[in-house]
Amino acid sequence: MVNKQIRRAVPYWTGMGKVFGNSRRESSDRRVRRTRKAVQQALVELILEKGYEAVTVTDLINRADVGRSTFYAHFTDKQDVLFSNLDELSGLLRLAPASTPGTLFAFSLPMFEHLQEQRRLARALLGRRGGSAVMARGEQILATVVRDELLAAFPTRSTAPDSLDLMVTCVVGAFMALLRTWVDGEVTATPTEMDAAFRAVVTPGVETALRR
Amino acid sequence: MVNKQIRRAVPYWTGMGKVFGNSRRESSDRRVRRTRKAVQQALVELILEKGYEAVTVTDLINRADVGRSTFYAHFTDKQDVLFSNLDELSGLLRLAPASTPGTLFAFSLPMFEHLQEQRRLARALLGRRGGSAVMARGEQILATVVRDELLAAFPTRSTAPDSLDLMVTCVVGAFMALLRTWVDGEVTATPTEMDAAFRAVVTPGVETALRR
DNA sequence: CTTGTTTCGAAACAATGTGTTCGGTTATAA
DNA sequence: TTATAACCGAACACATTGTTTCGAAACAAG
Repeated sequence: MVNKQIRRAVPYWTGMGKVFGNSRRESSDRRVRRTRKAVQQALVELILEKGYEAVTVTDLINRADVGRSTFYAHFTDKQDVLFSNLDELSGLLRLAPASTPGTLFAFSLPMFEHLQEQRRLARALLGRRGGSAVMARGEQILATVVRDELLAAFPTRSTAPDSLDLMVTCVVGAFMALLRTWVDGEVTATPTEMDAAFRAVVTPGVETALRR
Repeated sequence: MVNKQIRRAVPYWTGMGKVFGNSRRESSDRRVRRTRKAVQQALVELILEKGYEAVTVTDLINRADVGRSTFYAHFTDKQDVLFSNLDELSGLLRLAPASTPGTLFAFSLPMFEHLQEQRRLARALLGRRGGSAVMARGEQILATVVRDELLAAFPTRSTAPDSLDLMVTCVVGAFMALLRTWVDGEVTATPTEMDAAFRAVVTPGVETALRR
């Protein structure tokens, strides 16, 4: 626990980025692939059972049936495993950038739809039992998407840039709140209804505000 | 760590509720008051320095200069201390219930205003470094407030009750997001500006939706 | 099939944190 | 003043983390 940043657990492990969305290229070695996949899957299972916070590294290596040193040869953290599981979802937020130029917030419906299919995983990673790291990262990505979308839809009509950021914060906050309660199963609604609710609350205000 | 729920650390400690908002009646013994206050204040300081998650019980008792057994005589947890610090803020959300019946979301401005005065504490408890427990509880309280307000403003015009809950979620999500980024110091704006931004985004949508 | 390399596993470790217990001390209220 | 409730501090059992070591096994290349 002394030199977490400087020293590697296993020196022979060739460098791999630790940034968030870095889709690690798959190793050519089958053993490596097996080990990594086992740990990742174990994390999902355990999150579903106990929630992210309650999962320990010891749990992981027991469930994945992997040696302790082996674990630290591949991952630095519990969180590292979590993030490695995140690439699939991060792609979702980037799709539907400006598909239908007339409509604002086009990401909303496809997002809800896809999350319904992947409900198990989504709940494990985004729900109340999923730790806040994923949600936080999701907010960041979504914020840039919304910001770009607003700037594109209302070109040089920019009010104070500060005021636009506040608007973005509002929109993202509303969407993520909807998404969270939905994924937690507190609401039984179709993706279409969720999308409608989101857009109903948010769109009028944004449009009148930006149209000045 | 074995029987956290069942056994008390110190048996002679007469029962005190552990529910969230229970404003513990002040003890008549000065030593108790001193100890409790010291620990609570230590938590705030440490949260400001390291963030809630990073604060350990050992940190707390060192900073508060309190014996380990003494700590566990008064609190069960780190979280227990956190919640005991929360009573002051919980009152805020309940004020301004329907002061000006014409305006929606009257809680907004006074909330931002008061949080500006108590900036230190607010930041410690509500910011990104404050742990999610406080925010979660705040959302709950705020949700009931908003819900009541909407029902009062648009009496029997209720759409599907489910759809109203979604709307409440949106509104609360937007407000809390604004509040969070503001308290984290990422935005330098006056309470009035914050209130305006919130209401600008949210009010039109809510009004048109409820007016059918 | 052999050989050199890479990964794996098991066990032990130091470090740190948690929650509990206990015997003795001190402050407090009555 | 005095009985007692609150305190201290040390030690405790236990859990978790991250690191190290070494021998065994899997692997790829020839």
